Amino acid sequence: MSPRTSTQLQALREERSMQILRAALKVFANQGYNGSTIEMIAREAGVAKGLLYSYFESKEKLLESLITYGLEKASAFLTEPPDGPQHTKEAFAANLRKMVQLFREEQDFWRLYSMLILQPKMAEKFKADAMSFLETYMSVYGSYFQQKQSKNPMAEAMLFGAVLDGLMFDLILSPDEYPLEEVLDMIIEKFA
Amino acid sequence: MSPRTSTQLQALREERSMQILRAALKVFANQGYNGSTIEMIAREAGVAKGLLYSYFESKEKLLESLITYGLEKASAFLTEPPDGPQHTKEAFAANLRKMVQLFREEQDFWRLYSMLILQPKMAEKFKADAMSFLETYMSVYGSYFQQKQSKNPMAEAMLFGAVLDGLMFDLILSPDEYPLEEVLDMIIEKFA
Amino acid sequence: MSPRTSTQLQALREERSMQILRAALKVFANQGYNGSTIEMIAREAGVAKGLLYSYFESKEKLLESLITYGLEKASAFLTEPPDGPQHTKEAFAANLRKMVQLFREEQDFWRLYSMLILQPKMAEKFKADAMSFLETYMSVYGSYFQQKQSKNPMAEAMLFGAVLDGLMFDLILSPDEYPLEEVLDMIIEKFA
Amino acid sequence: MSPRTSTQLQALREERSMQILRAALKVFANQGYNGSTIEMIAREAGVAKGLLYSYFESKEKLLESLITYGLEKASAFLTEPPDGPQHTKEAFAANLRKMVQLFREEQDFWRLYSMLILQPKMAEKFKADAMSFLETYMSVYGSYFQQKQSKNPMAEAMLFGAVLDGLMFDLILSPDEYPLEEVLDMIIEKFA
DNA sequence: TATGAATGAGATTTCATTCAT
DNA sequence: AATGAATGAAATCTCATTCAT
Repeated sequence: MSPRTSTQLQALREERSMQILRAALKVFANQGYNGSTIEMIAREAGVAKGLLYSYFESKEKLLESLITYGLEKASAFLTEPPDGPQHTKEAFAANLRKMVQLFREEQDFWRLYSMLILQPKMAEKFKADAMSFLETYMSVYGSYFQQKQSKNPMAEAMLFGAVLDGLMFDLILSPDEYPLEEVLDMIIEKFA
Repeated sequence: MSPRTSTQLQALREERSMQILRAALKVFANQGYNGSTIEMIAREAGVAKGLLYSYFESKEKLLESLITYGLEKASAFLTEPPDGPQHTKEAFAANLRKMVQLFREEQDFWRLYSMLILQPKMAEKFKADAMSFLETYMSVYGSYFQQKQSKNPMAEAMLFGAVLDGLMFDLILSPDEYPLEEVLDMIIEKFA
Repeated sequence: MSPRTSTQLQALREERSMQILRAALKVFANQGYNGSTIEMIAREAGVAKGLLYSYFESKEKLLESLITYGLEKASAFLTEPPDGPQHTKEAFAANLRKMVQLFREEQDFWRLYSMLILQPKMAEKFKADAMSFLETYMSVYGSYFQQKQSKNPMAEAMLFGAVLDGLMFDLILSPDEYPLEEVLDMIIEKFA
Repeated sequence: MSPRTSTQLQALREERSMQILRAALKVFANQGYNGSTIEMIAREAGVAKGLLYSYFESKEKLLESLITYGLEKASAFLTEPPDGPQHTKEAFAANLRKMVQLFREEQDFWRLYSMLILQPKMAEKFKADAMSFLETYMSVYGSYFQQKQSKNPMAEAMLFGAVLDGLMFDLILSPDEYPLEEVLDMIIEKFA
């Protein structure tokens, strides 16, 4: 057999790396960072313990990569240019559903992320990434409430943020029974 | 000297027990359950490691006691009979502020509780207590939305729940800068 | 009330001391020395942990007292002057039964003693006491086999010692079902 | 370099496992189960503490493995088919010497085993293994005494068992000075 | 690159002993 | 004398990380 080209090797590394990240996300989200062991992650990824260390320096760095990667992906998702006119009720509704979809596709990530930022010690590590994501989020959503004749656009924007966070939280706790559609309609009715 | 009476002893144990629970709450809330050590808790409580085991069977049981105690306290708080007429805008506002006060007084507890229920493995342990608290919460808030001429009382109640959860979440993340009063007014405007 | 006389106090101490020794024997015999805790012994004796230390310097000293006391009692039992003529078959049988009775009355003690001398580290502690007891035992039994026309009195004495030890061992293991009488008859038939 | 093959791995684990069992036997036999520490065993085996837990779940399970393994080995030894005719005086003598050899080769094991079955709590754990060994032992020795014109074959068998147990006990206590040959001759004279 | 045995620091837990009451 | 809360050294056990193969 001919030796693999460096491009093939690169692709292989990339794939293995993702495999490990996926496994780590699943395990961290279910057991918490400190409750997870390298052993669990390796088993979930279907590789040997030692191999993790050829892809990630340490358990801590693995977590950091995971969060950075997840937030970047989410930012990219958020900043995909929307099609059609903005600032209409329809655009608001479409954006809202997009947010929910973003969350549903990456539930484990958001669960893990929520757990982490609730711990001051952990939160610190991700302050930079979190701030950067928050800015994206704000630039996407902030302007909307400035267009409406709200008595207090700033407060309404904060409240809407709380609605999204609370919705996410409640969806994590009961993903199956939650009456999502009806609640979304109610949000649109109250905020759009 | 003569030994302490059993009354003295009981009071001593009660006091120590609370002292340890307070310390554990602080440490668990800041480091997470798995990131906390018995050593940290003992140091925070100002007692020797070994003493914790004379009051609580294990680290795990200590956590369980903490959560059970906290939820019971919160339930008691919620069910204190309100004064004045109910189902008015004013009563709604008063209740809302009471909820926020409850949360602010026990921020560490709610932070810890939130972290825990995000982890399936942990959540299971507290299912019974959590359900019992949820029922109290629902019986207090559920009826309100049945009185209003809401198109969908059920969805509105769920949404209001998400608002409370999201507000709590955001208050944990930035307790000092949060424009709480303005957001509360906005909530009252939209939901009362 | 008049203060207790020093004689009364003395008697009280004596009684308490015995109470603790009895408890310690029971616990040590059932859990082994290292598997027993001061707490267990105190509970069994019906007194507080701290009190043990006003009667015995340490757990180790308590064990030593126990063994010394037990061996002394056994020596005293052995050297009680037998009534009637010695060196007859009947005397042999009587002595044998007396040995068995001695053992049965203090089963826990012999169980503990056996456990201890099987461990070199423990055995050392009791070497002096054990030797002293062995001498008593030998002086009582040694002469018997010198009277009989045994090919090898010394070996027969050793073998008889093994019989007694093995009998004790087997009686510990199945105290209820053991066909003691039949085995004793067999011993008498073979050795008397 | 390439990783070890699973055959190599298995051999390695087998070897290490035996190494740890040997070390554990030595330490347990000398200090007693509760008087032994994992540290002592690891040091004796020449490996790190943590490694023991990769081979045995817990200290307790290590003990259980040790006993099970030892009794199985002894059973195998006992049931090796004897050569030559049975039920003769010579066969009896040969068997007796075989028993003694079995014991001498595994003195530490029998010392440990004796210590353990004297403690009810420990004995329970090994009841199954102990019974199974006892049956083997009985099937090997039981038949002998049914052949002889003994007044009471059952009692004689029990007594012979006690002789073996007592001999073992006494050999543990003074392995070097014991006049084994003379005592064995005496046993053969009395029982064969 | 890939494996999993091996390490040892550090976590949880136990318990003999002390001591204030 | 008697109590049992409190201590802390030492035990058991865990797990991130290293390393020989």
